[in-house]
Amino acid sequence: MVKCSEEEVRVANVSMRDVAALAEVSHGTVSHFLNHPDRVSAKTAQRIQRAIETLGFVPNQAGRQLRMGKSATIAYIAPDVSNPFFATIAEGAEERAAEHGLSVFVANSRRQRAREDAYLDLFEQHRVRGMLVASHEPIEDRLALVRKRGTPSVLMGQVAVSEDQPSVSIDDVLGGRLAAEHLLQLGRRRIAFVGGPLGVRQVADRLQGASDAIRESGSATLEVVNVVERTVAGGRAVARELLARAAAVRPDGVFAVNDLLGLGMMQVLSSEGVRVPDDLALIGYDDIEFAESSIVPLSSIRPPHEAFGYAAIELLVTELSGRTEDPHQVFPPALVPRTSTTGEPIHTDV
Amino acid sequence: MVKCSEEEVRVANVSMRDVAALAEVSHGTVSHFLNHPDRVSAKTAQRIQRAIETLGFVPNQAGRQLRMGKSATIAYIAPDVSNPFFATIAEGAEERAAEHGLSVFVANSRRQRAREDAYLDLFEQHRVRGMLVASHEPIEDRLALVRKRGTPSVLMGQVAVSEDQPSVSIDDVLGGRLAAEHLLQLGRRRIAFVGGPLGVRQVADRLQGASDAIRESGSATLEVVNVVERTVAGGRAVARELLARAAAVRPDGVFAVNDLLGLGMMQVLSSEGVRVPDDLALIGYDDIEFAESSIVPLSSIRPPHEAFGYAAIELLVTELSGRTEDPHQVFPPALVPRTSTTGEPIHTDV
DNA sequence: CTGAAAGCGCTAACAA
DNA sequence: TTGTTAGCGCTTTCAG
Repeated sequence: MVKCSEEEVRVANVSMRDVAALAEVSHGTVSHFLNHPDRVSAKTAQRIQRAIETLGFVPNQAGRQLRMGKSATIAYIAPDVSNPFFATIAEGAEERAAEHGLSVFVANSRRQRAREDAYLDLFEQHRVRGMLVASHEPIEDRLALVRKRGTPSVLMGQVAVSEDQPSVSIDDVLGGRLAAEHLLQLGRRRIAFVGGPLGVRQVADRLQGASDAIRESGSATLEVVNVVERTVAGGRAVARELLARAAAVRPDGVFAVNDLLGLGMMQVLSSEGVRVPDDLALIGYDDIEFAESSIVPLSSIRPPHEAFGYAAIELLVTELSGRTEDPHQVFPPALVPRTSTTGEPIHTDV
Repeated sequence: MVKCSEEEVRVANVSMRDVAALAEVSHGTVSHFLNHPDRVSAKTAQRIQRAIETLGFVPNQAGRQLRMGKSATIAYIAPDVSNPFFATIAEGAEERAAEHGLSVFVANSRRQRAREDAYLDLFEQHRVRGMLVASHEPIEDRLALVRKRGTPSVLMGQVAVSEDQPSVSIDDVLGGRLAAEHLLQLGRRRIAFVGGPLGVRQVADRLQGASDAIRESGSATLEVVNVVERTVAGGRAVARELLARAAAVRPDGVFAVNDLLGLGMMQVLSSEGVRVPDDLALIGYDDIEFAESSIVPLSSIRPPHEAFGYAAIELLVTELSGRTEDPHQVFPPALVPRTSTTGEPIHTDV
């Protein structure tokens, strides 16, 4: 594969055989040099090294993988890469994976089940070592199938039903409760839950927690404002709907199912003269980095971020190594009160 | 590789040969069925299809790639996945890549040159079809090497020096000028440029544009506040430094080299009672989604987002197909004035 | 310490 | 229409 002119020796598609030829050894020896350098004599090693450099040899993973049967890659399928929440998780996962000598490839499903499936296929075909799958869809059966064929995975963001399916998740029922109790404690009585679709597990759980808290209080009402897109734009749209109502029938406390929605609402409410939190207290969920720098700093429910990705990798590695611990890790979220509910200006002393 | 019990037929590592055996055809025929279905008779096709399903066969990309020499994957190496700017670019790239039947894997270099190199290696070893590389480092020589060995790339965010290296970039000098001129027009005279390191091309260009505009005005001064981390936390730190100064020697206009910095500054300034823009006008760069929902909506310089990723893929595909057009695309950024400079509340009528 | 050889799963040219 | 075959680049066992 090597065309050897005088000056220009580096050429595409250099294989171990080419290196071997130039170094005047067999290609098996080159492989030894690469994988067990100790089994090769110093001077042969040197010759091989020089040949590699001269030719610009880059080992072909496909060959290696084919021979070895497995790759050293982990796939992370996220519903929305532009949501900083998932990006931060990715960073935690990557870091831990690197410590295990594994690389992480990130794929963006854009919340579409079809794209999730496509990536699941793709990564399965690539024989990745394992997958981290953050999804808002019911995807466990699919993962069971993939697992049966040899690719393990960790479900992220929802507790798996099956014992065989490891998962890392947030206690979203608790999170919803924390948000609602916070609003109640501040004296809010007409509370709205903004989020949807309710078929999404995470959404349903948060609503349930909120709903429980409000029922127990006995003194407040919960309105559900269903929403299709849990994005900043979606939040703006909801706020406009609220503004179209007479002030008396607007909620005085809003729990947005994620920060993106909360931030979008905040934007429109503020620009239209609604005072947050005086007229309307607002709390989000996820505690993304930008919640704190919002028009009015946004109260939120904080799940672990980096730790979440970290834990997922740990679980995956555990599974890969055959050991088996508790496969369902559930993290408790924490309330982060800020101006958008408390009215108190915050001080950032970090 | 298939262990065939009565009930449990699906097993890991099913190859085309296993499928062929069960369907009682040769493995070549299975390959035909997969790649040229028309060349296979209806009933054989059916038998093969059934065998595939029974066994849960998933084709092994490593084998295919080894044979074909190339994969159908594009790599996108980004400096910071949690910066929504890069995430949005990724979405544009993905979309266009899908239209060409290509998949995109995203890797996060976390602004570390060592990690960039590691991923470059990794993807080269995987023989990806091409790479999109967004970097703040001088990386062109490295990409030239990679190209010479057969993997083309598109440099994103800085104009390539070499004719052979396609690039997609923003006119950052113009962007810097727009930001500074905007502050000047609003009557600001003690202007600070917050950003760094100056060795980073994008940073240097933005500073140059700002500096040019200010020199031309003849009536304002430009102070450079160097910064190591272009993050929200970095912005907070700078703001605290500014607050430590006597009010008279604080700048009255700040151009932050990206929105993350601007948002971090805004947070601290606001919480400490500095009025934006009355006491200090603030403009960022990148126009990320959260700029608009900031404490005070943040003015920014807007590069194209999705279009950027889209253009990069186009350029890459062009190169792959051997055609050659103008390899250096430079997009002009636009000023997006918001409350943080103009003082006017914004209305969101989208 | 080095070489020879087999085979991982796949595709495609060619033969039947 | 289907089967046979060679070989992509690599690792590893076994001999030398």
